[in-house]
Amino acid sequence: MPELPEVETIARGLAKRVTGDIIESVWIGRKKEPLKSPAAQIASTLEQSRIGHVHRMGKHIIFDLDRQKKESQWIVHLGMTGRLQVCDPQTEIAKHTHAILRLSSGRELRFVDPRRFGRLSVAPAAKFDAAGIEPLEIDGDRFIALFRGRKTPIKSALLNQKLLRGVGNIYADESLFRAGIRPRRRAATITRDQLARLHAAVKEVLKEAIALGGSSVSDYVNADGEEGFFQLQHRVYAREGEPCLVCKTPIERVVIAGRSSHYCPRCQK
DNA sequence: ACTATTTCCTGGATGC
DNA sequence: TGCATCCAGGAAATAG
Repeated sequence: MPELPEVETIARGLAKRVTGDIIESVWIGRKKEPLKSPAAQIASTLEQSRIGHVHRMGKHIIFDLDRQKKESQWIVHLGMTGRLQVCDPQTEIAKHTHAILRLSSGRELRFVDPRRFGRLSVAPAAKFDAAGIEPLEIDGDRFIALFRGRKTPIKSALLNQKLLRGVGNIYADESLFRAGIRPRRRAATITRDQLARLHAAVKEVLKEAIALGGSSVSDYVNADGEEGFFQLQHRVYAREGEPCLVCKTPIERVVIAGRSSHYCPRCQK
């Protein structure tokens, strides 16, 4: 389930491998769910374009493209199970492959996504702008202001991509644990000091996770097919019933906004 | 304007 | 062994 650290890791890996390459031709599958722009529009935008900067915005991967001075962007959201693989054309085509870009270097860039929650789209020039603010760039006052007056549980607010972009279920739970805040706490009832602590926790967790190449749970791998290691640092996520690493109290799991939320009932208030 | 709930999708795990 | 059922969750759609 790629969140900000996994998407950052993948984008960095892809940047190393495909920057400067030219997309010679494109195949797009017939399943409609993965396409946010019409297939013909995606194909015509990508074909004969040179791949420039590859970067992350929230949970999106952005490929800056140019073709005869005309600029555009290819935007990829990996959803739950999406993968972008760079491989030789002879490599067997994986089940659930939805797009194949043939590159001038002789390799292919393939989009594979069994669950089809991922999305592909294109935008003219540098037009794509995800909602929300980057959690690693926002300053303390703006972070605190995001939650002012919100009655929703803090966990839901952290998952809301229109506020902060890039935080998903794992990093929301891990950040709340480090900040000592229960996931069900109403955002508006959290003091400025606690929010400042949460801000620090979010940044710390995301930076540590990026440094370890993300969390490999289910089937996440980076652009080189390697697993990340941050799952070994999880303190609450998927640890229901196991002892808190700080106080030994069993970790509890509740459902908030349809998502599993894990917390220590003693360390988090 | 907010907030809460439902829906989409498949593979792996679980239960009988 | 086989078959049904449940669960994972990001974000859009829907309902309140």
